[in-house]
Order: sequence, then structure tokens, then C-alpha cells
Amino acid sequence: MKDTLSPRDLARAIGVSESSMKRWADDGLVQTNRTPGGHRRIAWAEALRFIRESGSSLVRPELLGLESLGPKAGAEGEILHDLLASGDGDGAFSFLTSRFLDGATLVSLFDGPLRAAMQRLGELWRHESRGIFVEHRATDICLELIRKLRAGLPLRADSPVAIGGAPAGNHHGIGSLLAATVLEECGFRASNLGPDMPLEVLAGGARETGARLVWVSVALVENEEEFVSELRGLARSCGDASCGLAIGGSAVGLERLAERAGVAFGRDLAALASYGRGFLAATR
Amino acid sequence: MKDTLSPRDLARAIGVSESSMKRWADDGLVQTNRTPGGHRRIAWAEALRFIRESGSSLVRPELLGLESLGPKAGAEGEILHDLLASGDGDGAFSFLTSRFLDGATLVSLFDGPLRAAMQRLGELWRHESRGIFVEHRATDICLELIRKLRAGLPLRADSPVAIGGAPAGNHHGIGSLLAATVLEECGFRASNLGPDMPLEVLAGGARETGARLVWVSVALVENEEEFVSELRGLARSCGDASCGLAIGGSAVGLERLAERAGVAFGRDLAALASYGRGFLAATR
DNA sequence: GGACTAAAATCGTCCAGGTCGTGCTTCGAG
DNA sequence: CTCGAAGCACGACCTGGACGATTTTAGTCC
Repeated sequence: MKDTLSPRDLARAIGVSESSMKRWADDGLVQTNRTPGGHRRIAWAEALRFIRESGSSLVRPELLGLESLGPKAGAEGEILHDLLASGDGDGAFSFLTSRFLDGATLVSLFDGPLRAAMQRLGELWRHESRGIFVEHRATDICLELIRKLRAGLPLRADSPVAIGGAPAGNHHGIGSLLAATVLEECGFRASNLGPDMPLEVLAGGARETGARLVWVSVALVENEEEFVSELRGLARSCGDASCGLAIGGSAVGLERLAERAGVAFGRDLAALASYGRGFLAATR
Repeated sequence: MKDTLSPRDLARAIGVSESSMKRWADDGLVQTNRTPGGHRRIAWAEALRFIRESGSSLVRPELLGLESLGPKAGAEGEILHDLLASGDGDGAFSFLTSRFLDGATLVSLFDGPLRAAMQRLGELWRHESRGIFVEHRATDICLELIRKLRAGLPLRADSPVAIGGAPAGNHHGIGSLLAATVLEECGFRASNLGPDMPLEVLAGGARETGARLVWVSVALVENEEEFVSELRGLARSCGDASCGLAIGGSAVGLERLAERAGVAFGRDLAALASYGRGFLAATR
């Protein structure tokens, strides 16, 4: 994928004249750098932002390095499942990016097609010998893909900090990475400490960074009593710092455990996003 | 880390064609040396300057010998702390250099992440047995790292000279090295006489070199009366030569002592930089 | 080590096509 | 009709890729 575009590329991609694109660039509607020779270069992420915010339709996706998906059949989760199952990372990225450019939020994409696809992968392939391979490859693709999408989000220096991770015993980073990305979409600066993160360390990190919000993404609880106790400790620490705490994930019975520890539980990423937005609204 | 680059490396690092890079080199936009066989070689520092001044984005940092940091978690001071605490000098250098290439000034990096990281190192490791080792190693890394960053600054022959050091009893050179680097970033040619430097010697050196500015970096004052008296002497000497004098550092009560001696005190490197820039503006 | 060799990198040069800025035309809303 | 935004045309200049010739690098043998 090209990392910079010429005005002509971007113009053709969204079906306007090159002149207009140049004018818009000069008017500051699109941020451009110049080569030493004076040619405009548009960063890929900036192109994405412009397309999305100007509501332009993507006439020729291939000019942005996105595969032209065409009128694919099936539900969104199914399309994404097929792409992930076949190991087509570029296709999956193109699919999600196109939806994003059409105005979909990352939250809705993650909670929707992505979750559906991953769930389906787990079910369909569980009993095949290739199952583990397919699922691991898909997970890997997802990690890379989410990172790329996250890199395209605008970041403001004055945004409040959120910090989080997946507790000890959780070896997969995808849930926590999704949470970080979603919070960044909401307007936080998210620090993802990743998997296998003892909750005390998380509490310490939150104190250090002056975080306003802490998230915990849990796919597995090994020892319920110990977990609740640690969670209580984290909640106390967050309460002292008047810092929000949100917990979520696919671990069985997690909602009950969160309740015992007196911590807000979110069923999906949309819930986390709501929590985050509420928090932001309250502190401004 | 490589100390010279080929046009191809630099071109790929910033995502332009090799042809363009060669043309720019021949046009003098990038300074190159030639091997005996006629191949262009670009000094690492020159590459840095070019990237920064042309506003190019670093597409492939690894080609410059910089580790690809990616979306690292955590506040800047925290990242740097972790790198320093683990003895990862290359990583720390990559981190600071990346920020520098993104447009951050060295002053802001020194006053910001570097100070935060070193402070944190001092606090976190004070009571551990490994503490002294970790802190010394980090200090060593910092010294090397600042020297490398300083080597990348452009130097003009007609810049006014600044001279400075840390007075007797101050055995660590890092504060004075930081001051020298910051002043060079402002446009001085800074001569760092280093630690354990009697102030009379500094005065003599300033006279010798025709320095326009003298700095003193103080982390420790052994005998206040003696120090103030020496400082008064230095101030008199500087006044005679109409030479600026700035003092700063972490020594307790330093501001008061500076006031008694009638010398400008700066709380941080940003203050020193302001003083230096003001001085430059006045003499031109 | 030093000599030799094959592979890889770089040289200088050329050119097709992209991009620049500017001035002009088109077109629809007020 | 007037105005501003969008598109078009054009000569000058910039960029990226290709080419055969040369240099550098890395490996091998002695």
C-alpha cells in the first residue's frame, strides 16, 4: 500500500478533478507535504480523513491501494469471515476501510462484522484439523489490521489518557487492542499495556500517567476469588484518583464478577465507547 | 548503527525514488561525500537534517538504523524510562530521534520525556539493590545519546560562542552537556568544559575564546558562601566582556544563590534556550 | 591475512509521464 | 447579472524508472 498519494490519485479516487483537489489542498482542506521539488504529497491517513469527513464516495478504491471488493454477496460478517479464513489480510483491510470510509464507526465494525467473523471462525473450524492454523492466522491478520486502522485515527495532544490491558492469564492481545482503538476513536489517548498485565501494574501505570480511564479486557479468569480481589484493589486505586474503570470481555460469568467487585461491566465495545464518551462529557 | 547512508537507503527511508534523491544530492539539497570510486555517501546527521527540514515523513525508520517503534503504549516519559531502565540504548536513541524528526525540539525533549524518565529512574530504583547499577547505566546511555543527538545539529562557523560547565564538586557531566546541546540548537557554538570546572577557569576560557555567553550547570553546592563569591567573580568578569551569564541546575536553593550573586537563573532548559535566543536577537 | 570472483549496489544519463502554477471557461445559486 | 466554485489547458519543471558501465560488498580459496 502506498503511504503517500499525489493530488491526482486522490482526486481520481473520489472522482473529482485534479484542479479541485489542488485548490482544496491550498485552502487547507487537505493537509499536504511538499517534495523538495515542490510536488504535493498527501499522507494516506490524511486522505482517509478527508474522504470520510467530506463525505466523498470512493469511485476508484484501487488508487488508494484498497482492493475493489465489488458487489460481494452475503452478510458483512460472512464476507469478512471468508476473507479472514482464506488469509486475505489485504482484502480484510480493504473491506473494513471501505466501510469506515462510508461513515461506519470503528466501534460498529468491531462489534459487528469483525466479531461475527471471528465467532464464525471459531465455530466452523473447531473440528477440522486446519482449524487452529486458520484461527491463528486470522487472529494475526486482525491484530495487524486493527493497528493499521488505529494508526489512521486523528490524535490530539490535549486528549485525556486512558490505560488498560488484559489481566494475567490472558495471552491474547486482541480484545485489549480493540478497546484501546475504540477509546481513541472516542477521543482518548489510549495506552494499551497488552496481555498478561497484573492489575497492580495497571493501577501503577494509571497513577503514573494520570490516566482518566482504565479498561480491563478479560477473556479468561483462572481464579475467581483472586481476580475479584485484585479487581477490588484496582477499583479502590482508581476511585482514589477519581479515574474511571471499565471492564469487559468474553470470559464466562464476567458480569457477575464485575458486579461483586463493584466495577462497571460492558457487554461489547459499544458499551465501552458509551462509557468513555460519558466520562469525557462529564469532565469537560 | 550505520554512520553513513547510500542515496538508496535514504530515499527508501522517506519513500521517494532513488533518482530524486540523487538529483537532490547533486543540487546540493543533501550534502554528500564521495567514496574514492565515486559513490555518494550521506552522513547520518546530514540525513537527519534533511528529513527534518524537508518535512519528509519517515516511512521506514529501520533503514536509518532506527528501531520501528510503532504505536507504543504509555506516556513519553514512561516509554523512555522503560528503555533506559532496561539498558536499551538503541531503543532510547530511536525514540528521541523519532520525536526529533517529527518536529520536536531537543529542548522540549530534554525538559520533557528525558527529565521525566531520569526522575522516575531515581525514584523507582532508589531502594532496590540494582538501583545504583540501573541508574548509572541509564546515565551512561543518556550521555552517549545526547552526544549523538548533538552531533546531528547543524553548525555554522559564524555563530557566536558559548562556553560553560559544572562547577567544582559536580562530578556528573549530564546537565552541562544538555545545556551545551540546547544552546547549539539555538544557534550558538557551544564549548562544554564539563564537570569539576572551577569558575575562574571558566572565566578565563570565556576570555580566551571570546565567548558571548557563559552557562553554569549546578547539581550540588558544597559551600554556599564560597560559591556565591566565585559566582560574583565570574559575573564581574562576564560583565567586563559584555558576555551573558546564565545559571541553572537541580541544586537546592540555587535560585536564591543566583539572586544573591546577581546572575540570571533558569529553572529548566527551556529557560536557558529563551535566554540564549534573546541574547542572539539582541546582538544581531 | 591476501587474492580472486560473483552478486549486489551505485553511477550517470535518458525519457515518458506526472505535477506545478496560472489564466481562462463553465455553470448553477442568489 | 454577478459571483464563487469547479473544471480545463498549457508551458515549464519534477519525478520515477530503465539502462549499461562501474564500484562495492561478501564470500571463498589459498
